[in-house]
Amino acid sequence: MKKKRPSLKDIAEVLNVSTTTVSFVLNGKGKEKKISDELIAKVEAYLKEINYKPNLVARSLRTGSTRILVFMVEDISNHFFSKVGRLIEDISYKNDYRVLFCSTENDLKRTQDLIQVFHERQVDGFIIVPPPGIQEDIENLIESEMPVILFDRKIPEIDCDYVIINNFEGAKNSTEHLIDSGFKNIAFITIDLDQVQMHDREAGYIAALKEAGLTPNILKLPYNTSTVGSSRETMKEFINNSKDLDAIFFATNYLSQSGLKGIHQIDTQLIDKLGIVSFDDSGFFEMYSPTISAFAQPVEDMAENLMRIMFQKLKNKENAKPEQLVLEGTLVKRESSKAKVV
Amino acid sequence: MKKKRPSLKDIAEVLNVSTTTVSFVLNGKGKEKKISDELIAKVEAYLKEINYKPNLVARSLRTGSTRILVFMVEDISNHFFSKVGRLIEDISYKNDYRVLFCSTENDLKRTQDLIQVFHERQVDGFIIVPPPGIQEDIENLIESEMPVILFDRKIPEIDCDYVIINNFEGAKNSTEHLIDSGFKNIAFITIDLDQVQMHDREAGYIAALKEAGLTPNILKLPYNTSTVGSSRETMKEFINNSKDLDAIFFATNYLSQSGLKGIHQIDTQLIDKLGIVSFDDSGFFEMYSPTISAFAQPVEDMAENLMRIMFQKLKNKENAKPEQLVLEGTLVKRESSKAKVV
DNA sequence: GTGAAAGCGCTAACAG
DNA sequence: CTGTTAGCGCTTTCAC
Repeated sequence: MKKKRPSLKDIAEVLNVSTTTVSFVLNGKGKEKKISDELIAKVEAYLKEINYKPNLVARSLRTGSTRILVFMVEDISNHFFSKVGRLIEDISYKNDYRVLFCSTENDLKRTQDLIQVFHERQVDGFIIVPPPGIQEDIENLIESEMPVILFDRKIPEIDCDYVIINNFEGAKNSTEHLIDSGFKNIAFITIDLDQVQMHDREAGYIAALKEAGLTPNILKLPYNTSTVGSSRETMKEFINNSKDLDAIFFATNYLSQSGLKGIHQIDTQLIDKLGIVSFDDSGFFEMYSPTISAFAQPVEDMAENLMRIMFQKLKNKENAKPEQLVLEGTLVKRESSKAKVV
Repeated sequence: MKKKRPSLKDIAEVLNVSTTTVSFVLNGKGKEKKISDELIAKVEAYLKEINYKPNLVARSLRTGSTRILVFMVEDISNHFFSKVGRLIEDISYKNDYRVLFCSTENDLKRTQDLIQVFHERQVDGFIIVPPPGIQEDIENLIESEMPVILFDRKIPEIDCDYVIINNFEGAKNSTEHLIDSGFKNIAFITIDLDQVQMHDREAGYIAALKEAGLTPNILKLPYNTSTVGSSRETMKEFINNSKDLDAIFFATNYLSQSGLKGIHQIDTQLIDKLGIVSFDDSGFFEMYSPTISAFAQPVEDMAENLMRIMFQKLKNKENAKPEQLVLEGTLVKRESSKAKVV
């Protein structure tokens, strides 16, 4: 970056041709622009020889496109998001786009900062898991004709593209599965966040219990990364105080993970007496003992649709009617939700 | 990005001043350049009014600096790497740098591609966990005066900055801890990769056993992400065939995770009979039942040193003598390595 | 105190 | 078929 890298102009001088010619060859437009085969060969040979790397910053300034997409999720180390992220990255690669990942931590300020930074850097599109309060920034982004797709959750007030799953159905199915396994006192542990997907999961849980004539038992934990420890304490208290509790349905995979740790701390044997299902799968669940049942989101499906919509928006900048996809997930039944032999 | 965002020039026109003036105000150089207070105020007011966002691509082209750093690790979803990544990101933020994360998957081709992409995009520096075979590309990078720091492992042939830990000592301590807990038949499960840090861990394990008069029992798994399942089968076979085996020391946290799953599949009770220590900590280990002991790398220490060296290199582009840091880790003793009551 | 203008490296319309 | 040239939006030197 210091030892001045050769520029197109330098190359043109050395080869005694114009920068145009070099540029065309570089971009594979030689044939199209009817540059003679030998000239093409000569230029290509030289480019290879000096291992020329075009300055993409300059190119971007000129073309207005960076071929960079941003995938902005709550926490990229979460199994669900990182899985979708990897799939998206692969599809993008094949289409010559790069993907930048980042974690919002569901924090408004941080997300606004990230959006601004990437917007200023002229990225070509955003896939965002929106934190609460981000509505206006998203609207501004769309306003400025930036391709934006919401993911995992929508913002009801904005009429834009999104890909989410049917949270209500998923939660209902999961709860019904526990009921079918014979559990009677099924608790729901969730996060106290005013977000649609959380409300839907709760509603699904309640609906299933109602239909079966059972009573809901809900614990809402405050959302705050800094108090993971204290929310585990709350969970432990809750579990201890819920007499006759025989099963728990966790609203997210990180709650399950924290909850499992709490359960283990209460009593090493407790886990074998409880029915467990988690919303969202996790690599961890397959490894745990017992293996943990989970309602898995259709990650491939989501990634494919996300990218299909994105490429479409990238092509037709004109705002087509927003695509709003609600996909279905799958309940992965593992050991933790099997009927207990009494 | 389409509805042409206002440029410096547009603003200058509207305000009837020159672009220079606007630029100076924008960059806080108003005072320094002796622009009148009222003009500064006027420009600032307008900038705020239209919520002006400078085009950073253009700025980068001009300044040659993007204020972007790249953190390139084997797998960003690995607890160790993501933890260091987060710390680095925080430090960078405070110094007005952004960090891009990416996973090499230890794949040479992929890493070369990533290095090229980011180099072309004029990032300001690299922190890299080098995959095998990348030596030449790293040399080229350094050659072109790009700040580069190796992390987690070094490349013996290159005399450059790096921050690693004492793998030999860590492995030796971990093994000794198992010996102290009374285990006699301690196996070492590792990856068959020709990398210094793996050799060192193996050597540490062997040294500890030798000193205690015990016999090494080593399983080397092929490195290949696509065969996670089959390597677990290999582990299971190995565990079944190692008669009298009473403890396992895993060379990395992902091996431990896969191994734990295998152990659980062999026999639900087996885990309680085995002593386990893992090299590298993982969030998972605290949650597992039993909790898993691990040799934890000093993540804060690493992040701080990494960034200290990076900022130093960013300032003095002239190649100072490379800093080569070997830090010490800590053994976190949990349930899995406690002496078994017989 | 402020402005004009050069130029970062690249692309692409337009000439020839 | 190939070259000339005008910017993309910004920073910064130099002049007024």
